[in-house]
Amino acid sequence: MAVTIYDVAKAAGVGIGTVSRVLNDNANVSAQTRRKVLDAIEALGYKPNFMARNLSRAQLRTVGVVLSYLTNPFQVAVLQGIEQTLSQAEIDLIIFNLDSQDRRIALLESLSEGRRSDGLIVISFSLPTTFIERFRRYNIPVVVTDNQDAHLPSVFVDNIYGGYLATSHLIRLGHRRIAYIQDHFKAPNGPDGNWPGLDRRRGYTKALLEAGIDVDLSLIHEGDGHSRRRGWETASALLSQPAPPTAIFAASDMLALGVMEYAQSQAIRIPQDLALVGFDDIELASFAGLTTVRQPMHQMGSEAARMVVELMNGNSLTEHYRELSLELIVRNSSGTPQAIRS
Amino acid sequence: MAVTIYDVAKAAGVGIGTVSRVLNDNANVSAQTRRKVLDAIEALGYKPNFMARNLSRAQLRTVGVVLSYLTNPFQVAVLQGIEQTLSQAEIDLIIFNLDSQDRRIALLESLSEGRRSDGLIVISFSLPTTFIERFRRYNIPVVVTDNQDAHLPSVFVDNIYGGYLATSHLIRLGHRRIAYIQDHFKAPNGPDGNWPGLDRRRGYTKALLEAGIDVDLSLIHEGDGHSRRRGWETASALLSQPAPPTAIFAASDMLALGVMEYAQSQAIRIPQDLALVGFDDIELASFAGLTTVRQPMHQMGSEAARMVVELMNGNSLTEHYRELSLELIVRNSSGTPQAIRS
DNA sequence: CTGTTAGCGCTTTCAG
DNA sequence: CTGAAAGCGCTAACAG
Repeated sequence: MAVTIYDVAKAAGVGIGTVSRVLNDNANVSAQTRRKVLDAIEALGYKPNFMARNLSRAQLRTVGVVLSYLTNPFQVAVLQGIEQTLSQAEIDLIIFNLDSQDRRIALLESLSEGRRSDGLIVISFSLPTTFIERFRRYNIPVVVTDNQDAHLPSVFVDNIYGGYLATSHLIRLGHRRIAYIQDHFKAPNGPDGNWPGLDRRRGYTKALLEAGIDVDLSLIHEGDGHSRRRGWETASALLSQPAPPTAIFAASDMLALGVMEYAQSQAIRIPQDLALVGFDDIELASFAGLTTVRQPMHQMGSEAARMVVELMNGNSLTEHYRELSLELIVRNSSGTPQAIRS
Repeated sequence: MAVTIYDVAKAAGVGIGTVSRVLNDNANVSAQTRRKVLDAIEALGYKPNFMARNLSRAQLRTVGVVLSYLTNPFQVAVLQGIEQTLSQAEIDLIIFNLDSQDRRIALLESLSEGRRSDGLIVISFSLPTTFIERFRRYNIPVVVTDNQDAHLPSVFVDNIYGGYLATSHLIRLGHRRIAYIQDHFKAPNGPDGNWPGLDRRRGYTKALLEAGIDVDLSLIHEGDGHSRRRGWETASALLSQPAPPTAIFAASDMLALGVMEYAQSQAIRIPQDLALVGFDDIELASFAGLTTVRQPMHQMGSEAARMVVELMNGNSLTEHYRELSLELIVRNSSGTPQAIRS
């Protein structure tokens, strides 16, 4: 068996309480005793046992990240931000992937029971109220990103403004027939669908109306499926309509990339024949020379992480909601190398 | 306080041992008793406590994934594969990111102590022998992916063959001045550099020699840095040489994408003016219409996961090394929509 | 300042 | 088949 705190205590000629104290930098230990203990630890090669420590402390120093698609660049970027600030705080990150719809409830179920992590960060997802309640009861903090939840601390952007930004850019360019396309419409963002997407659409509508352009429902496509493929399909449908759009605002870069592929396959030039604006600014947007609305994905993650950590430490939040800002990135379709971010 | 096994035992009128047995599907419980216990559990809303269970069992049902870049699509793809098979086995996945070189040792240090996970999967990385030794002593299995380690179970591909595949494709196309470029040369793949990269270069050399083409060292560029940017820079350097290559084999798709960007900025057409082959087949390769050598990234992850789980269960491996196969994917530079994988 | 004593909640012998 | 009891290794009062 491994060496335990008892072995150390015996070797150092002290009680286990004292050993525990030096382990946890408790002030009340004389320098001399501390030395002895430290020496014994060193000599025996003692390593504290995480599990025993966890049980005693009733916490794990672990936060779970619940995400719906590990394949989604946006979510991975947010994850990066989370990882970074969590590792600084010496907190472990455990991933809960919700790929299949049916596993969702089961996972949430098992997360709310048994305390598998001390805190939770949910990406692009909206928690059923029963679970919010349950997490609260078990006293495990949850913060939401990419979605402003009425009951949970959230980190988000102003998606209405984002949609407005993208659309008015297109309008400024002279377009009047502008399509709006969106994916992941119903799933996995909870029963009410993709809220950020709905907001982007609101911003889109707002921009159109302000410019005196009527909203043409035949130019709005919302549906589910693999983003890139959907982008391709939607572009195909849209552009073979009797009155096709001259510009498309895609609610995600992946969707926009799919549109670009379709355009390319049809020798439709972007932006000459078809203007296009995406959303997110994933790394490949700059490769593709895609004009897009940049979300501070990394920052969304780190802010969320900061918030759960605060909450886990028993502190209350200075701000329940954290809104981050959006930025329109205009590119010409030949991605300039200067656009590469390191 | 939360409801414990004692409460259940009392409510069901049995001993805690019996409750534990039904919790763990131990056979030796009468159907009747089981029912009573189950009912009590239901009635009280009892949820077993993970930490206590862990302490008793002396294991966490958790595997850690050590990776060097959460920003690297290849590594994320492997991670997806891992996540998938792990979640099927109901094992939690915790991420250890090694972004900064200096944190590497510290992390390994803390991983080998204290048992923060029951098993480890290392992606694109080679463990210092001292740590291999340590993990062995603590009896925590480690499996390596994207690298064949002399001392650890590994999942990998034949990178020499991969390099050969890519290069001979280019030769078949009539090219004789073929460059080889590679990134992440020294870091983070251990003190000996990027082994997969070295092997790809060997395959490259082999193909050239077989075709009777001399190896021109001025056409081989290896270095470190952000892949896309490096691809751009290297292409720039290579193509402004007195005797530029007519084809480039890039050891990763990201690098190749950087090359494409440079080419585009200079109005160099691919493949007409410059042939290009990448490596990995990340999702965006099909978008870019990039010919590449496909690695079964997802499978690499799932195989590795399967292996650690085996090991964690105390079983020995039927095969210490698992070699997966490579495939050349030829594309024309206008990525056809059919190439989109779902 | 420091040793001792209770647990943390569960699994696992060990007797019946 | 089942109850009782003994820890798992550590933290956290509690007396000195």
